[in-house]
This record gives sequence, structure tokens and C-alpha cells, in this order.
Amino acid sequence: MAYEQLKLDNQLCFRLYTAARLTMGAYHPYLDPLGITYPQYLVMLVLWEHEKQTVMDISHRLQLDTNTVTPLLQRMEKAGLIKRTKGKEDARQRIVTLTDKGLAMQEQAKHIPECLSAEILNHIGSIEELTKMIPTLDKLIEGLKQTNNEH
Amino acid sequence: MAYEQLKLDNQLCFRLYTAARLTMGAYHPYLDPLGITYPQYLVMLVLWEHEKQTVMDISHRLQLDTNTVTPLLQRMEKAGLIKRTKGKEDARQRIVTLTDKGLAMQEQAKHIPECLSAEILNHIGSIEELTKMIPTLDKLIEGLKQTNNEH
DNA sequence: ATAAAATATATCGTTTGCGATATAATTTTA
DNA sequence: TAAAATTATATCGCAAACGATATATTTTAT
Repeated sequence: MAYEQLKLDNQLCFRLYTAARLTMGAYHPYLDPLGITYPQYLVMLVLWEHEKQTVMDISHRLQLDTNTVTPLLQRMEKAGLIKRTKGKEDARQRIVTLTDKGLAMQEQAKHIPECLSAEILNHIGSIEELTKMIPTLDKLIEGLKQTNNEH
Repeated sequence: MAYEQLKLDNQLCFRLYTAARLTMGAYHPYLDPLGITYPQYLVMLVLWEHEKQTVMDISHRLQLDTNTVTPLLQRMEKAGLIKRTKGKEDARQRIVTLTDKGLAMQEQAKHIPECLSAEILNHIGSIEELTKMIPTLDKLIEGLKQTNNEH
């Protein structure tokens, strides 16, 4: 191995990639009973914060493009969690709203964040160490958004 | 919005998910010319460290299951980057080795890590702040590995 | 007012990621 | 040693991601 910088263990990005995947896996025991996936859970979080959002709103919030969000919403509509109606002022837009089922799911989901925290806390010393990463991750995300827009 | 803990902005996991995706996007300008994807780049990193590894070795190293790694390797074989041969002592195993093309790609790839660092540094104050996350991410990954194995 | 540009969403094709299951070879057990 | 369990890899099906492209609607420019 000639190049030290090419070693996997020196790569922050690989850690982010792995941590993100394993985190999604840790949600499985909590999301499976609700019948939703992690990205679908994210959409629910967005809609629980504000009812009535366009596809754009959601895709901006999740930093995902419409070509990812549209099929996601279509599956969620089929599952009876949301409704998608044509916009009235602007007919190009799709207005996404929660169904009763989707709204009711919030009650079942409200303990998930603390369950996850507790689960991780079992295997890690302090939750503070994790929350300390948040400002750095936010800066990284903002930086990457710009970087990716330039190319 | 009734539940504070369900707010997207309070979620570490969402940040990991987003940071990981955007990071992969930042690799695009460097990996596209090589004709490989980010997960394929990770396989290359593993193989540049040690020639001759089994599918298991690679999947352990990347924390991916064989049902992800096998098709990945099949595509890389088709692209002429690796060879996959039946194991001699244990015929169940597949031994993965680099082709000349795969080996040569290391030279073209050796600047990628510093390019990425520089790119991110353009938009973020200090690289130290990022490297400070590494031990925490490692702990998190180890913890999640255990958490996920229990379920 | 009409053509051109911009915008919002959708569709298509490919690669990943992963649960479930299958297949083949090796090891263990009875 | 033959059957059972284990191990290594592969296959299948579905949900994401995402680049590229298409469609429909609105806005802008001429």
C-alpha cells in the first residue's frame, strides 16, 4: 500500500456512510411495526411539523430531489398515509397532506427518538459526545450543499 | 406540532443521513472520470490495501452484507477492475484480486482524498473540527453494530 | 398576445442496500 | 461415514438515490 491517504481507516466519509447506514438499521425495530421505512419516517416528521406542503417543500427540507421524493410519496399514498392533491393557485404543484391514519401515527411514533437515544446510550458512554457533533455536521452539510451546487 | 423530540432539526440521525449522501455527491467529480461509483471506490480502497481478499473480507471491512457486495463485485468485474476466482482450499470462497487496470487506477485516485479535503475546507473553517468527529463516529458505529446484531 | 424561458412534478434506467431465500461446499455430530 | 448443521456466496424482490429526460403549467420577454 503506497498511499497513506487512501487507507479506509483515514476516511471521514466512509465513517459517515457507515454510521448513516447502521443508524437506519437501528430504526428498523421501531419502524417495522408502523410499516414505514426510514425515508418515509423522515417525510412523516416533515408533515407532522407542517400539514399541507408541496413536493418542493418536502424535497428541500430533506435535501432530496423530486425524482426521489415523488416515488416515495406515491408509495406513501398507496399505503394510505398521505393524500396528494393538485394545487389550486398553481396547478403544477402537488399539495401533500396527511390522512387520518398518517396523523394518528404520530402518537405511535412519539417515543421513537428517545428509544433510539436509549439504545445507543447502552453502547456508548455519553449522549453529549454525540450531540457535540451536531454543529459540525450542520457546517459540513451546508458546505457540501454549496460544493455540490458548483459542479 | 405537539412533540418536540419529533422535530427534524433535533435529529442527529437525519444529519448523518444527509451528510453521508452529500459527501457521496462531492465525490462525483472525481469518480466519474474513473468510471466508478462511491461504493466501488470503497472496494478499490480495500483492495489497494490488500490484494487477494475474499468476499467476506471485503464485506466485513465495509460493513456491508454479501447480498450488496456480490452484485457490486460482479459489476466491477464486468468493468474490468477486478477478477473473481474460486478459492482453492475452500471452494465456497471467492478470491477477489485486482486486474492491471484496477491496480493502475490507484495512481489516478491518489489525489482524491486531498481534493475532497480541500473542497470541504473551502466552505468550512477548519479540518480539525471534522477530524474531531472521528472518534465519536467510531464509537457510534461500534455501538450500532452491537445494537443491530441484537435485533 | 405569442413564443421562449423557467418552474414543479413525474418518469425512466441504473446502482445500492437489504431482508429473505437458495445453493454449494465444509464441518460437526450422531 | 452419513445426516445435520454451518459457512460462503449468490439470487430475488423491493425501496431508495440520483442522473437524465419528459410533461405540464406559469412566467417572462418580445
